[in-house]
Amino acid sequence: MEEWQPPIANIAVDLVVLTVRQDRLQLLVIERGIDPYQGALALPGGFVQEDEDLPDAARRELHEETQISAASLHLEQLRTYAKPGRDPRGRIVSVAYLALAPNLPTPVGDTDAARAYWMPVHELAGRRLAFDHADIIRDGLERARSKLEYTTLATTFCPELFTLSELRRVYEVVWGVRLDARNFQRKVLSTEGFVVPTGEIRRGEAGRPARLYRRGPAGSLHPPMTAEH
Amino acid sequence: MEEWQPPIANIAVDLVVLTVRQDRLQLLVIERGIDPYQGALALPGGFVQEDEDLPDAARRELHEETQISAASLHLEQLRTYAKPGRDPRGRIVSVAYLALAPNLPTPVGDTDAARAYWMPVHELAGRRLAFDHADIIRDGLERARSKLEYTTLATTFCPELFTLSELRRVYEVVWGVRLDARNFQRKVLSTEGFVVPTGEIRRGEAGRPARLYRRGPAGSLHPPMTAEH
DNA sequence: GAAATAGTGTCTCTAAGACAGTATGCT
DNA sequence: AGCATACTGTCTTAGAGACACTATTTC
Repeated sequence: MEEWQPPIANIAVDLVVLTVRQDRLQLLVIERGIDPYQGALALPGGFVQEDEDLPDAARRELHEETQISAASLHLEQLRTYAKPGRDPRGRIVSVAYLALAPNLPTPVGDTDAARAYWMPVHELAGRRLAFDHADIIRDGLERARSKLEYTTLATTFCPELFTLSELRRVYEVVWGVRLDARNFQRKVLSTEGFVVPTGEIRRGEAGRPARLYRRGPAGSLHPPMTAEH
Repeated sequence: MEEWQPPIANIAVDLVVLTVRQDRLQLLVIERGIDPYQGALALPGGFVQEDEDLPDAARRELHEETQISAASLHLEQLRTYAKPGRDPRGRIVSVAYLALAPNLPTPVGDTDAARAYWMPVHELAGRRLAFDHADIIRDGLERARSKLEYTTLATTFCPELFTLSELRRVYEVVWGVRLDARNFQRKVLSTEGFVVPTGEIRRGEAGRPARLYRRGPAGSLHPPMTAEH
């Protein structure tokens, strides 16, 4: 009797890379130059190699497709998508990753197969998206929004040195709300290890110079940051 | 030139099935009867079939291995494990699911290949676990514990009708803490849609009879349930 | 000096946490 | 009668949310 063999599949990673640019939450998208879904928007990603771990594959694909280095960038597994038929090329199981990045330069990944650029998330509505990437983006946005509540991840959207106004803008842009500056400062500064003051001052722009902070060692927020009603 | 083909893998699902029995948090484990890891403890699970979606595979494997029906049971995707070498049989990517169940009968899945039973999670320490299942269990427990905070998932550990004491026991057992009964009742009853009173009373046991409740329509808890310090 | 942004203090109200005694069934 | 469990109310304290003015720079 023949020994039974389990079905086979290809493994891919897809990345939801978010950043805050120009006071808007932006997503890194690929405009597909080849079929399937030629001309549609897609997430950066690709197949996992033999003997390659998933986070390594995510970092490699991001760099290959957009020249963005995953060095100073938060990367976490989001969810796995495996519905039969989600990719017309066959059974492809995609492990999605969520990456949060400080304001990065416009990607230069401009190959024959794909063009990469940042797009404000509110401009995605109505655009044609490849595969089930609309679902993945929705899940990624939801994860990012909820993680800002109970973790210090908002600082990963900021450069190494940042002002409290910049940090507040992150919350306002990601959540689409306005926050009271006084309550926000009180909350952030009273949370042990959220940010650490550097003593430095940012000058050169209009208005009173702002104190610069660096991200602190704390990872979770007790109690959480909340959007006012 | 040959066309490049992406590497192939097998897809599996593994289940972290938790329940509260005998005032203890218990995990559904399989004692493996065959290699690899013969004799070690493992999670129920198996390979995903062709054209099968992941939740369907999870439900099917659970039923095949333990005769437990996944009808009234919360099932959610936990995380995907794909590190090369995690399974000596080859490249196997496992999508783990977390299931929470009310007190279920002892599983009867007792085949030549595996024996299934409930085990209190605190007895897992020091036991030999197959593959990377120790990691999966750790992640599943962490997810379950944190979800009790900000969702109404605790009710999925309870039968259809339950008392507030039973619900409180769920929190106490999963979190390993003691909760003040008065503060707990105030919190639960003041959260719109957490539980709905049925008007029925449970009698027949020692002590004053308790009111019976049913799970309410609310899914998330604002503000969250917290363990007292 | 006008415009722009940073920074600060107080009050109110909600909800968490601590705490003890009464009610109602069972044996 | 005694035991076991269910149920209830108040005080204190922490933190959210609302709110207006002063400080310091650039142009």
